[in-house]
Formats: sequence, C-alpha cells, structure tokens
Amino acid sequence: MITVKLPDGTPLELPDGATGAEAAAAIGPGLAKAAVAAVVDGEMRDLALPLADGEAIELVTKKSGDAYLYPMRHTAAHVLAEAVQRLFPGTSFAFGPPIEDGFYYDFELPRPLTEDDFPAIENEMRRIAREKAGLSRSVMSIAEADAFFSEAKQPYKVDQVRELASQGETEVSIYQQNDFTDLCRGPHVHTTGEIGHIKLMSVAGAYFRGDSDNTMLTRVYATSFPTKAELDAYLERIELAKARDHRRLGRRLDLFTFDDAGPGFPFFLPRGWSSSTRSAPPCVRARPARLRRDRDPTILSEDLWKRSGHWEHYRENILHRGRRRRYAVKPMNCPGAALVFRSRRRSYRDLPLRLAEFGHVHRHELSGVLHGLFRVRAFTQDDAHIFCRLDQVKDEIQAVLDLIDRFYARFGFTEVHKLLSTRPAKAAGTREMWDRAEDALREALEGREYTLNEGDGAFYGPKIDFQVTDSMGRRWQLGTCQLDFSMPEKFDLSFTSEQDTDERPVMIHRAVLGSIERFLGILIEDCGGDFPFWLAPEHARVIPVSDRHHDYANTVRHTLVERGLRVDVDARSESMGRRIRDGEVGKVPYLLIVGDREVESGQVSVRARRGEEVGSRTLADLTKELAALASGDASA
RNA sequence: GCCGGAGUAGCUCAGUUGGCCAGAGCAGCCGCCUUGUAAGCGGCAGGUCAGGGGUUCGAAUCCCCUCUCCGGCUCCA
Repeated sequence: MITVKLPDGTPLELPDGATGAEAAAAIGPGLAKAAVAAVVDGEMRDLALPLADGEAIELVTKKSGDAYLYPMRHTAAHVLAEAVQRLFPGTSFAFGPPIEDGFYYDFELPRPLTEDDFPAIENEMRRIAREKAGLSRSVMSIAEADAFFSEAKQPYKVDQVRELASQGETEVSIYQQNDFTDLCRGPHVHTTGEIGHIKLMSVAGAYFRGDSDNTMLTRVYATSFPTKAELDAYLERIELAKARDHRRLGRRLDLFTFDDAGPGFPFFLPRGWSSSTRSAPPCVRARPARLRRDRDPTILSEDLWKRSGHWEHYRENILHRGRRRRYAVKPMNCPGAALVFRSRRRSYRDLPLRLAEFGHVHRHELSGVLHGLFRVRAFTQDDAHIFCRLDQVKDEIQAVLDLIDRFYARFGFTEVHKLLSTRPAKAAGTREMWDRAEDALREALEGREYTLNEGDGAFYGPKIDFQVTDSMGRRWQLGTCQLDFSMPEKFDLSFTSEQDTDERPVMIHRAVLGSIERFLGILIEDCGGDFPFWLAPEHARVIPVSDRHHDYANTVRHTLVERGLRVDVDARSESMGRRIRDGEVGKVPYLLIVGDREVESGQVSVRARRGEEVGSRTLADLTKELAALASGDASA
C-alpha cells in the first residue's frame, strides 16, 4: 500500500503502483470522469502514471482554473498540428507546448505560411474539435520510437527521441488522436472536443531548439480559453495594450522620434526629454552624501576595451571607427570609471568611492531586435561604480538594495523581483574569484526573497537583477547590481591600506533604472501616457476663453512658471471645445480656463484629466497647490 | 543576423485582370469666427508612390537587389 496526500491534507491509501486515474476513481466516480491530469508534488503529470508513497497530489479538472489551461492548450496544440498535417501534407513537426497566454507549434512546411492561411487552419481545427476524437497515450521503447518517427519522416521527432535517450530515458510516451501521432510528455484533456475557444494569433520564424545554428522553423502562435467570454476578454486586453504602445504614444505626445539616419538611435523631443531627465535626478539626489558625480568620454581607444576584456567578450556590440589610432564608442561605462579611480593614488580612506554617471552608451544591436525605446542602439544608464574593500561589499550591496526598493516605489512599482545570476559559460577571471563574488551577493541578499538564475551572470562577475511588474502585469528588467573582481585586476587598480600595503579594491556596478530610454518606454506604457503629475512634460495649460483674456492668461502662466512649473498658454484662435480637447488628448494634467469671471475675481477654473471637476481656485492657492504637488511627489 | 509580413503627403489610410494630371481625413499655412469645459467655417499648400535596377507602348501595381518598419527567433538594458 502507498499513501498520498490530497490538497486538503487528508491521506488517501492506494494499492502499490496505483495511478492518478485510480486515485481519482478512489475518491469518486464523478472525479474519475472529470479529471484530466494530476499535479504531483507541484508537477503536472498524466493520470496514467503511477504514484509513489508520500506524494502530494491534486487532480486537475475543468474547475481547476489556470491549472486546467495547461492540458487544454497542450491538446489544442496537437489539434493545430493535426489541422496543419491535413492541410499541408509533408509537414515536419517540432515542438508545440502551452505557454503563458496560449500555445504554439513549430513546423517545417512545404511552403511559407501567412496569416491568410489562418481561417482555413482554424476551420480545420474546429472540425477536428467537433469530431471529439479521443487522445490515447501509449509507451514506446527508444528503439521503437526512433523507428516509428524515422518511418514517418519526422526528423525533429527523431532528434528529440535521441536527445531523450542521451538523457538516460529508456522509453517515451506517445499521444495519438485520429491519424496524428505525437511524441509528447502530456498530459492532455480526454478529447479534441475539449480544447476551448481557439484563435490563431501570429506566425513567426523560430530556430529549432532556439539555436541559431539550426534550421528556422515556422512557428504559429495561438491561444485558447475555456469560454468565448474569456477569449474575448483576452483579445480585448491585447487591444488595450496596443493602445498603450509607447511607440504610438511617443509619437502622438511628441516625446521622441526615430530617423533613418540612425536606426535604433532615439531622438528625444523637448517634451520627452524633460520626462526622462526628471525621472533620473532624484535617483542621484537620493543619497547626496554617498554619491559623487563623474563623467567619462564617450569615445576611447580600442586598446582600452581590449584591456578591459570587452573586446574579447563583447566585440560584436561595439561601434568603432578610426583614422590612425583605432577608437571605439563606449558600450559600457565601467572602464571609464576604472580610469577615474586610477587618476591618482588611492587610500583606504577614499573607500568606498562611489562614482555615479549618467553614461550615454552605444551598442551595435542586430537590426531585428530593435524595438521602440525598449531596445535601442544608444541609451543612457543611471550608472554608478562603487570601489570598496571586500569587507565593505555586504553593506554597500545592501544599501543598493534599499535604494532600489525605495526608488521603484516612487514610480509606483512596489512588486520587485530579485534574481541572482551566477557564473556563465563564457566568463573572465578565475573560478575562485567567482565563488567569492557569488558568496558575497548571497550574503547581502540574506533575509530577502530572490530566485537563483544559474549561469546568467555578466562575463566579469555575478549580479543581482531587479524586475518590476507594471500595471498590466508585465514584468520588466530594470536595475542591476554586479560584483566585479575582474576589472580592478585588468586595470591593476589598487589602494594603500592602513598597514601601508597595496590592496586591490572590489568594484560594484549598479544601475537603478537601467536604461533611462527603456524606463521611459515602460513608464509610458504603465501609465498609458498619463504621467504622474511630477513627471508630466506639461504640468498645466492655460486656456483663455477669448482674446481679451490673453493678458490674464499670461499672468497665470508667469506666476506658475516662476514656481518651477511647466505651463503653456493655448491662445490659438480655435474654439474652446477644441482647445480643451487638444489638452485632453495631449494628456496635460490640468487645464486652466480663464474668462471674464476669473479675470474679475483673480481666480482660475481648474479642469483635471478626463473632465474631472476641480472647481475654481485663486491664483495664489493654485500656485501653492501645484508647486506642492510637483515637489511633494518627487521626493516622496 | 535569421524567418514571415509591410513601406503611397508630417500622421492614419484609399488606390490590383498594369492605362486619363495619384486620392481622403487629421496635422500645417492663410483668412473668417471671439468662443465657458472633448473636434466652428472657408481656402491654400503638401507626394522621385522607401531607394536602385529590370519587364512593358505604358509600372504605385509585375520581377530582382538594397534600406527601414512590424511580429517572432537568437541576443540583451
């Protein structure tokens, strides 16, 4: 006998070798019929697999919510593949897993596929769904599976069978519905009729196994939801996100632009740059006593980058050009900071030396990866490099962690995810150095929640990355805090210790917002262009009712501008309705209407975004309120 | 870089069995209107149809090359 634990904690006794299906049957016939999979110790499994003593099991049914999506979409992927098999004979099949918002399947097709083919494929999928074909699971030995898929001319499946064999598997599971047979771990729903409401989303290229040395396959992205309402809600969410696309808003709100003269190099318009520069200085101001500003050259000799190790590890991304001596445009700020450190003899009394720089870096990025402000070829890092002794590392890192938490909260990002990334395959420096650095980071993180990201460190050292979740639930990588024993060695950095010996400092690289450009893009999408007041490119706009109110309108503007507020007057000869609309569309936080009544009483009629009634204020009160709003938020 | 799609006025887009001087709305400019909380009216101007080559009596439209953009893959902040 074995005993498994049910979700409510009750134990369930079963005979040896009992399967998930038998567990369901033991609980009740209704469940036996409804169950499609079992979550065993957190892992989704087919009901046909045997359970072991002591395992915690949870049976998945249509009522299981998100857990049900996995087998449902997995089956939908098989149905997609079967539809493609019917419509495009000769297709080879690769992988087709469920993913975050749906599923995909990778094919090698006899001809290119376009979205014009979607209706036909969707119709075929619906036809297969109506057939309600059962999915049957079977097991083959490696040899049988190899022979079967070789015979079926499915090279990617054969490849996967051999891959599994090399991992020590002796048999593989196979799922079949109608004439479609797939190598698959499962689990699946019972029939093709239970794939929910489906929609094909897009077609894209994808390398087999994600390796750019492999052939490029055709990937069809699709999604499915149990009900039509859920599918529609999802599609609506996509539309909403599209309306917030920072590339669209950036153009409409006059924030930034791109030009063919420099693909991937953003041009910031005055309105855009005021927002992005304003988002940064508080970061530096946050600890005036701790940070010292510096600034290094943008272009430096290639030899420098050879010495720093960037040439070896990062050459593809460095833009360079030279006449007699070869120069390179800096892709990172760290070697410059190392040179600043080395500019004179350093003492232990100088440490920790914290240099902050808003470095404008350039990197060559492959044309296909450029994407609005999210991925560009020139960007500004709110960078800092801290030079310190090994025994100061923990305190310094913890101070950075604190700073980052506080700073993100200021922008409304309270959900901060921390990732500790360790030694990558291609790394500079010795194993011992890496171990010491990783230990130091782990120690600094003690007591905080974080996840381990094995092998994803920078080439010069391990790092802690920071991700925030925006208002739409998307996760973005922002800041980073990296420990570096390698750069100080490359540049032979040293300081004189209390004992009058030469010691090597440790270097900490950190960025809070990461790329200012990217952060602005995230911010635009997070707020949909409705910037928080303190960040708005234009705090308020004065709208005089008619020509005779222009003088008063200018007085209002002057008064507010004197207090450091960004205010314009819209004195165009357009109707009021029109000027108010333009203010709304331009997302100006406050529209200040002034006509006869206001001139007489020395007041201003205030309209907030989306017509929200604020009422009238005297000019003095309004000035005080807005000034408080601007500075209050910024230092909150 | 790779796969697929696209590129017509500053922006959003019409314009395909190849055929008169290539169209609209918005934005721009000029005028009129002098306005009370989300688009007042009229006029003008604006295009080497991404660039280059080819097919044709004739190309925005068909073919080839290059560039850029979009969706992915790889990479990454």
